[in-house]
Amino acid sequence: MSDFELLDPSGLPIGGSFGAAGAANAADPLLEGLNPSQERAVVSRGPALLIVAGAGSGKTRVLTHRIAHLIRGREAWPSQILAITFTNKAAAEMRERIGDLLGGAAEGMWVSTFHSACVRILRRESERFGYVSGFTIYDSADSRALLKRIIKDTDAASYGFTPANASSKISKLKNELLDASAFRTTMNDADPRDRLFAEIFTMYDQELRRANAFDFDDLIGQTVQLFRAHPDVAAVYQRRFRHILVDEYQDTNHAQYSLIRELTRPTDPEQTMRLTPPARAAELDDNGVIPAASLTVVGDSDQSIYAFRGADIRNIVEFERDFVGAEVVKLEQNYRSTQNILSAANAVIGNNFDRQEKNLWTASGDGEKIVGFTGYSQHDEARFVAEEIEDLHRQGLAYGDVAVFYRTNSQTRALEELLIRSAIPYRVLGGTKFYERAEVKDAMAYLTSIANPYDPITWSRLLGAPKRGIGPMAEAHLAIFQEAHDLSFHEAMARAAEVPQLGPKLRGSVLALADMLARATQMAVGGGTTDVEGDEAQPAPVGDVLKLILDETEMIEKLRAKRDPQDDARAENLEELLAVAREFDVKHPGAGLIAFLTEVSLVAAVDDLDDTSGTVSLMTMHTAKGLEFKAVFITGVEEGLLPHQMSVDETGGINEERRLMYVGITRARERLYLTLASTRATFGDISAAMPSRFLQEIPEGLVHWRQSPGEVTSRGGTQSRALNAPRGTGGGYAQRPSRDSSVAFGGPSQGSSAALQEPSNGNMQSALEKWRERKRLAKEAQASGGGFPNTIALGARDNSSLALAAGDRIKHDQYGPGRVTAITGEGTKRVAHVVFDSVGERKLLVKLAPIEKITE
DNA sequence: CGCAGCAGGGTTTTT
DNA sequence: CCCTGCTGCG
Repeated sequence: MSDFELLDPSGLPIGGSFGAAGAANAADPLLEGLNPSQERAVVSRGPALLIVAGAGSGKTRVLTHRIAHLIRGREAWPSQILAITFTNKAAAEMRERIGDLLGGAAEGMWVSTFHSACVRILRRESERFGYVSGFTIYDSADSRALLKRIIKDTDAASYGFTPANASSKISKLKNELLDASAFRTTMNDADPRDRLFAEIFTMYDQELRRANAFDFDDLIGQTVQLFRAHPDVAAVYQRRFRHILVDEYQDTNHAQYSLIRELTRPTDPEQTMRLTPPARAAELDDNGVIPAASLTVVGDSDQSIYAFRGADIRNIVEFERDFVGAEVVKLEQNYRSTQNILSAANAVIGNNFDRQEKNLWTASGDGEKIVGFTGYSQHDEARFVAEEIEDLHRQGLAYGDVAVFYRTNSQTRALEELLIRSAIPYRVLGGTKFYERAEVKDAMAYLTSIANPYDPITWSRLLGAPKRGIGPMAEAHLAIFQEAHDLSFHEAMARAAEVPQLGPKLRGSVLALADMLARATQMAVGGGTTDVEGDEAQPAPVGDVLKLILDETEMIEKLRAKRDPQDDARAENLEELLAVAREFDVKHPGAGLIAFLTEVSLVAAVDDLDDTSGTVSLMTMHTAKGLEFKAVFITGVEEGLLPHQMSVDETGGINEERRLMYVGITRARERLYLTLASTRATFGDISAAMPSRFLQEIPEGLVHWRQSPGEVTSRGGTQSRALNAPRGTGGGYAQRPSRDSSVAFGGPSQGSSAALQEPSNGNMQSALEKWRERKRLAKEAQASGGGFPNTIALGARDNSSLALAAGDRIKHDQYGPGRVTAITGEGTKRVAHVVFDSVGERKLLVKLAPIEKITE
């Protein structure tokens, strides 16, 4: 809230003064080193600006310089800037960089995510619409917990509703700014499922309100509603934010778009007169209102990968139509990747027909070829990744410069296993996040409940953790009492003696818990009403409050007392949580509990990416957006995975997957690896995997296959990988001066005349030949309506009829001889467990494995 | 009420 | 395979 005070009423600059920015002199440090497009994007002034920023084109630089330029030129106070980024980490970086550019004069800027900005507004204005400032933010697990209760109460499960599908449906609607009553007007009244869903939706929102809680989508949607329902509030923010900048605009959804629209309206004439402090003449335009804020958006429709979350690509495609007078600046020079990487990216994305043409180029030379590798299994693939990372490391590349990407979080398992075995330091971003772990949520529930003692989900959680004999029955009696007397849950517990259904033992537990919560609450708010007069107490540090809770509940001790080693890890997580809280106290002294809870609720996966950690980073390609690494491994480049099976039926699904692939490729600066496996275990059983169609879209000359799909699925060669060890001088990272322009901007692979440059043995040639043959067959099969080539037909090997039993000796093309220890599964999914003389145990899909029976 | 043991079901991506 | 939820027993 201090930001408002920083808005100096006496020195307010004139909004929308279009100074002679174009005449900036060349020595301007803010423009130095920028290319003409970048410079234009920095100095352009007008109502709206769209910066079409291809991958790696320096958009962050442009954004930060643009903001610094505005501030330094006294066109805006820092407090008049609202910059929206995709993650908190990006926000922190941007703030820091602007601070550096300006020498620290960036106080008062709002640089944050949509969600953080909205929470800030909602906390400040919550009383307006019946919420309390300490409202809880429900994460998706909380939402589902609430929905679970509702679905149970309405018996909706028999109509096929689950917490997960109801939650996603509600989320979709909220992203479109539709509430339950809006749904009612559009639904099919004759459909009982629709009517029931409307009921669930209504109850869900009612319960949220009663709990003084918002879900993720509400944060945006309710802020929009707030502005629409309260023009006086809207006017305050419209007046304040004179320059609004939005990064990753291609991934905004309708609610976010609407928020931007509300913020970039001229103030309502009626409200303009009521502003405090009153608007000065310089702020007003000829119509007597404060003119619309200037809007800058940055994005790349080729990197739109969040349609599933409601992102609407039209927001960026139709920007010029939407915001009249908009200028468009295209940034097409890439400063990140080598030409080979860029050519691959361009070739892939070129297959999306419905895009605006863009022509990314670089001046940095071809660089190394892309390396391809096909493993026999995901295990084999992971082993390649681990070995290759070790090679790169030996060549002098830091672990922190390496990232491994995958489509689904479940793919981490095999990768982690091999990285651990190879003693490669790594960290996994995203996945089951720290704050989603049960024990962390348990501890957090106490803090959340202190901030919002009306929240039933949180309260219910803390009752049961740790176990203290208070079960569902006791909970229900207390909840009924709470509701009947219109109390908070904490007050209800303090009066447990008035609940006759509770026995003496239970009553004791409840009262003890209530007492502990009361003391913790007292600490958190800073003394409260019973405080000694004149001695104003400060709110205790969050860490102290958490310490009290952990001590009194003995959560850590109880975990330590168990024998399960998993519980040791859980205890450590709680200690970690305490450390996080202490760190927060140091970083934000006196900020208080609610600030801590807000921060925790809104952390994103990359927010805890520590660039200095010196570890390999594992993450999904979604999480990778906006990041870059010297060496990138994209794993699991298979049909069914990338593109994901779930997306192939969805309209536009494949195109979105292709954009995802594009995002992945363009993260790489110097080295790119594309890996896949010919078999993949999903759920326990193993099935055959086909190379992704995206691989076929990359011109062949760009990729050096260490082991091609053909070699693995047909009886190809087993060339020693040692023979193909990275060439070149020992330095490893020297870029080759040669440029092979024939592959630059190559379209889809067919017709590419680029000859294989690798010293290939005939083996490799024929393997590639075979793969090409299979590609053609696959294409034909697809064209003839045969569906997608994700079965193992098409001339691959077929061992289905190979009779194998435990005890048999076999020979594998790569692993050599080994002994079968067991056969599991049936038919095409028959799996041989084999102990090889060379590499130990492997599981092989009999149908596909390059094996034959041998006799000793 | 709490725990252990079992059956069944689920596969995308996330602020 | 893994996590969840349910059941049945102490």
